[in-house]
Amino acid sequence: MSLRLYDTAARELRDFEPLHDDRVGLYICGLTTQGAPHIGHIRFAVAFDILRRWLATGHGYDVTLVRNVTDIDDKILAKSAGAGREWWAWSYQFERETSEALELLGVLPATYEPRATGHIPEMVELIEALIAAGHAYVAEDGSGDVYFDVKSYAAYGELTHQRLDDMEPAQDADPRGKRDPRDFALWKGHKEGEPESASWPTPYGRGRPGWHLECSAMARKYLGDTFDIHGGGVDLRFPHHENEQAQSHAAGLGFARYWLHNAWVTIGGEKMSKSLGNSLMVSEITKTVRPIALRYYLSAVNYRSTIEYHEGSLPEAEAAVERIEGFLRRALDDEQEVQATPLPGDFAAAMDDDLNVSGALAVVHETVRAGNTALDEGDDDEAARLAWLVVGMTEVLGVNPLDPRWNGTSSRTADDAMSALDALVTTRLAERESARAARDFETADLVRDQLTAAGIAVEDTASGARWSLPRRTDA
RNA sequence: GGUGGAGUGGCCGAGAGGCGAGGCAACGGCCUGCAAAGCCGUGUACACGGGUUCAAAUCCCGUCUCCACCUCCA
Repeated sequence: MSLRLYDTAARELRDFEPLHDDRVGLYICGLTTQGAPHIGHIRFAVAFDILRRWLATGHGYDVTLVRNVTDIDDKILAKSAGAGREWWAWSYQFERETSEALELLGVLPATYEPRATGHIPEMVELIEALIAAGHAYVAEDGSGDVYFDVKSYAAYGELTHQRLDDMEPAQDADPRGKRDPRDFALWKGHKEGEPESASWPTPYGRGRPGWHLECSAMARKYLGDTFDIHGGGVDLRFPHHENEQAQSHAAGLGFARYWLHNAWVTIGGEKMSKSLGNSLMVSEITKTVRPIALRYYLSAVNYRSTIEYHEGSLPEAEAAVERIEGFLRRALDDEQEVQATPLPGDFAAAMDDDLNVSGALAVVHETVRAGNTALDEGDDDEAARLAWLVVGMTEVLGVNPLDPRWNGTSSRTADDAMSALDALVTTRLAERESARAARDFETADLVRDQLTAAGIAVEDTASGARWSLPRRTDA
């Protein structure tokens, strides 16, 4: 069965056929490093991380994932100036915070993360080609700006299926030296008052990149003139991706063969914005919600569907994760060797259907239920077999509870503390067990109550009592 | 004005002509000394109005509502 993906350009599901048999080039528009990431910002990374894992695990492709960092733009300059900081320090701070957030959520590292500011020569090369081809011009007002000439390129608008005549001219655009208000900047001449460090020498004078050019230049450098998949958030379709495609095609490059766009996380029906305050910042949420649960929450819906955030969403995700986790802990011994098993056909079919994660998770939960039933019936071999299926499936989705990455701070101190705690709790549980054997349930319950009060959950199983540190509910 | 997307049970969400995906919550049962966890059961859902059909949440026509993008937003 082949993978089908919804291609925004074609407006339909298309069978995915890579340019090369065994490898896939994937370019994802990352974040502009203007501020700290909230959960809406990181959805794209989780969504495309699942695509990347499925391409690799489900289809055996060697995936090259390039995720750009646009580390210079108007807002970075404005915000850093407002804060009295250097623009590059500002940008780098949020680049680091974003990387930390992605790592926390188990997003696999990109093959490479090129920064816009490191690719000025590649951009100039592209500008030269566009000017030579008659698709770009240096502004006649002496500003040093270079614009893409939308009227010179008949296919302009093809990605988002818009006709130039139907487009509203930008109301806030600064016409300056544009021939047409809809022309967009490839290069911006250095302006009075902007830091000298935010400009680079070019044949047109000192200046800095326009917004879209970096992606065309960097995708080409690392993935080639034509590559497989370009992804990003829906809002980037226009103008960002339309302009990327226009300038790359106009320069004679094949560019992306498939366009994928992820939908928003909304709150109260509205797009989550940067002005929401801190409550939905990744760094805040993960203080009370485990990263695996946050990832599950962001993964559980097809990437093209809007996720409406509401209070209770995250605890719900946590409960679902615990159900999976509880089964795996019961069915598998800690010491067991990892067993690779083929993934269930229903799971693969769902994933191949434009990454239908909801459908794939249904298979996961059905497998968990079957596994729990096997445990109830004492069929440990069957339970273990099903558990390995669950491990394999959740690994593809990046929500495998047994993945060591979720252990968080696996520092030596923390390990030692857990081991010490285990010794103490085990002693108390032995006490409780003797009391129970003597049918002294008052003492037995007292021990359990004390442990519960200390935040330790006790469960009796056929093979004796077990303890765990459940999620915090005081959030 | 142009271009896309969406309306499914208490909630979140798949599906796409005929058997009620799955999760969360609730209720009942089993198990348990009691719990917890788990398992079993309980729902008469598809925005509205027409139509096609033996059969429509699914197809057709019309209507309503919501969201996004239209030049520096994931």
